[in-house]
Amino acid sequence: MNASKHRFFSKLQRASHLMKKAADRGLLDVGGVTTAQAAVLAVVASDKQTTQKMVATALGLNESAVVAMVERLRKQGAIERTRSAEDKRIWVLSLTTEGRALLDQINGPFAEINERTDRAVGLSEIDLVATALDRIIDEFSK
Amino acid sequence: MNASKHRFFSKLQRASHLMKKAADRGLLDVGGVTTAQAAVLAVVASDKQTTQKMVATALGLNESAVVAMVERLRKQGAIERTRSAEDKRIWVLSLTTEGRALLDQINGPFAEINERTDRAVGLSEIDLVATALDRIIDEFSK
DNA sequence: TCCATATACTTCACTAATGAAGTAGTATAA
DNA sequence: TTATACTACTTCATTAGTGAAGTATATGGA
Repeated sequence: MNASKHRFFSKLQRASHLMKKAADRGLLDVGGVTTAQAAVLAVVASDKQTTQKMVATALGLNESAVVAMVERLRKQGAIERTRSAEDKRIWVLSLTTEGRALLDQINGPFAEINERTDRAVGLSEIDLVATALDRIIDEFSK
Repeated sequence: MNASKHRFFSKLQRASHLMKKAADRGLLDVGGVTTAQAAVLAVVASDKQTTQKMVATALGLNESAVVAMVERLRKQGAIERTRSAEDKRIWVLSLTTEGRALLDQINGPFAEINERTDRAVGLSEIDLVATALDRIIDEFSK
């Protein structure tokens, strides 16, 4: 039977999709930013000299996806970009004041998502699952 | 710190995204069908009288997403739809011969994905993770 | 120096999903 | 039996991703 063969894959897709849906609804109510945008903001916040390539690598995305993402965030006034002086191909990304404010606002909704996850999985097992996810990320990153 | 707060969520998104990417590449080489399309085909195959609503519920999707999905699969000649005699609002979906053939062809690529997953996570822990995912699906389905 | 190659970003056509608003058919209850 | 509510599907604008092909800018030999 087909269904059982792809069981694990399907479950992972479904769980990830449902969680994203819930998180997006929570974030929309509060800050008007999506989970995908929040992920980009977090990467830009974590480093001094973030490039689009770095965002792509950090999130496992295509570089063309990052172009679109950066454009949307720029329109919202959350990030800025300036050409690197050393290498004129590179855009250096940075958070604006509004971008930093947005990043702060997402904590509430994410706390709720975490709470629901803890309730569902159990605190004792969540680290185990996280480790398994790390191994999957490792395996499928090549 | 933000990054650590959303750790589990981010890992789940990343793992799911990378696996989908790998599976899509595998399927494309073989059958020219995507994982999303394969999921719809599997639902249609599993029941005698599948409706679009049933597909949406089974996969946790919007009904409007299913409309587009069905349209693409119809164009490819993988499924057909006929109006229900009892309820004229309803489309009854069914696999064509080509649809059934496509569904058969996906087994190879998925076997490879499963193998890589088993190698990464380990057979002993995979059931545990699957159970955790089930609980997450349960929690976030409401 | 100059040429080939690599790298960073861009554009394009396409798949896939969301949510809101709308159409049409069915069921219910006064 | 007729207004009302519910249900199944549709349409639309938007976000988010893919991969292929293209443009500049670096960079490392011959």
